[in-house]
Amino acid sequence: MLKETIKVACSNCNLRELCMPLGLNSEELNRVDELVATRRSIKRGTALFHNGEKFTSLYAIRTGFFKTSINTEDGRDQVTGFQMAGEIIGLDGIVNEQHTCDATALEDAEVCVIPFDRIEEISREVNALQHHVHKIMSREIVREHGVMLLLGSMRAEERLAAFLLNLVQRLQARGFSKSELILRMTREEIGSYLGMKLETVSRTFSKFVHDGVIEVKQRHIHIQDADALKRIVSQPVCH
Amino acid sequence: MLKETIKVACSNCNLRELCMPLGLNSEELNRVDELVATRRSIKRGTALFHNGEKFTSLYAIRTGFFKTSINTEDGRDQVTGFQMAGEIIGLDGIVNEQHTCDATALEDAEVCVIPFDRIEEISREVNALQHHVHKIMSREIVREHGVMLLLGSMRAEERLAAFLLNLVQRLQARGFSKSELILRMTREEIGSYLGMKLETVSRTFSKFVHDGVIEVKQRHIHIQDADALKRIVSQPVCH
DNA sequence: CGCCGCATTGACGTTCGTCAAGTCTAGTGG
DNA sequence: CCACTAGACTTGACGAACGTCAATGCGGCG
Repeated sequence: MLKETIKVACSNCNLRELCMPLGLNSEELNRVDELVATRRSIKRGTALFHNGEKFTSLYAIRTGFFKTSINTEDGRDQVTGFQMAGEIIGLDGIVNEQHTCDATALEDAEVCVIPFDRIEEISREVNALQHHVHKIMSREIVREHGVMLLLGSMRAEERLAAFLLNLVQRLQARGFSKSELILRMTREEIGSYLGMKLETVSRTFSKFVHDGVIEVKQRHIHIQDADALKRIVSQPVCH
Repeated sequence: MLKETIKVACSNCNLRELCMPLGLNSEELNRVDELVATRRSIKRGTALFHNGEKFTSLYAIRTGFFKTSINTEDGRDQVTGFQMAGEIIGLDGIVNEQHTCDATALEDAEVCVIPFDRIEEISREVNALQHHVHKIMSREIVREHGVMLLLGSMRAEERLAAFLLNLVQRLQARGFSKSELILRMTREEIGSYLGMKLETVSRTFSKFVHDGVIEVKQRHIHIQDADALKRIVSQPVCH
């Protein structure tokens, strides 16, 4: 009963425009408010879910920062993405009813737990929700195409520049500075995501600092010349 | 009128178990048969759709073989996947109502054109179809995670071995040999997909031949020792 | 204060890309 | 039927980019 004081409602959530479809009427809003079952707090360094766990729900990040990664039995480890407030994780679990990656909080976090069968039920009635779910999954597919481009055809500097620009652009969409950011992940995690070793990440940061493109103090990054970063990303391969 | 002689019906399509949900009753089957608007033939070397084109439909491959690729303005080119009979292409277009990659036939092909608004409409009524669509998109996300692992953490031999095993496994699911396959793509396209240059692809093939793992005659591949390929893929990184 | 994890930097080695030459095959046209 | 050509493929020599290994620095926390 008293638990209801932390009443969960998408309709008055300030992340609504990131998670939820726009243009719902009040009837639809009420239906959508039934989506979120509970909230869940995740301490920094702990997992929201693990590879192999049964899939039941998607998670909308309210606060905090996550990485998703796959670990193979032969000890390989690949970070497949970094997720921040307003983004949805768990889509990988739908196909086989179990998660195929780990989702780990890189800082204390809170997520909305959205049971997937409830999503399917309500999206049969609310067309905008149905389409929204499709768009979210499609967006993830497109994002991963971009990562494949990065991993398959870019050199170290290009990868790191693209990574920084992507992070800062997403942070800006959430009202943060477009020139200041704090990395929530280690050099090793960045390297895993970008397909390079932590030493190469560190060296590339140092080169950017030397070239006056960014300032680095630990995990605090100041982007001094965003245009230079953009030029680095789109450098035509010389030959 | 006469066009109707090539009546399109999923319910008696031999690829049904690949494209469509199982366990439908006859009423649902009838609904699902309304999904496919038309069929379309694509000549080898031509595109099913291009980056930037308006998205209206998904495509189920009936026969033939496709690649999807993204081309950036700075001349980069990344193959994001190879698709064969029974697989669905076009999912990338949902999010922004336009395609974000090119789909090119690598051999003469035929596809079922499935208007996406019809998918959304019918999947509101047929729960199994709704769930099936979600699974297809989730499967694509998981597949791409695998590609990220490959691109981010494997060496050339491991990549090519994983690629061959994946191809042959999918072909086997379609009733083809598990040791013989014909590559529909060039070395350059393989290289683009795997993040390596065509010369490296060629050299790696030659090494596999030298080691007695496969036989190569042009695009015809005979896998002599599938276990050796599996061992190559899962070689723990030595250090 | 000292430890520990993270980060930086240097020296060196390996892998793969680059460039170039040459081969093979399928398709074309005489 | 055969010569010719273009595109795909193979192979070698070389170099650049990045990984590996190791030493050291730095900041936070008990």
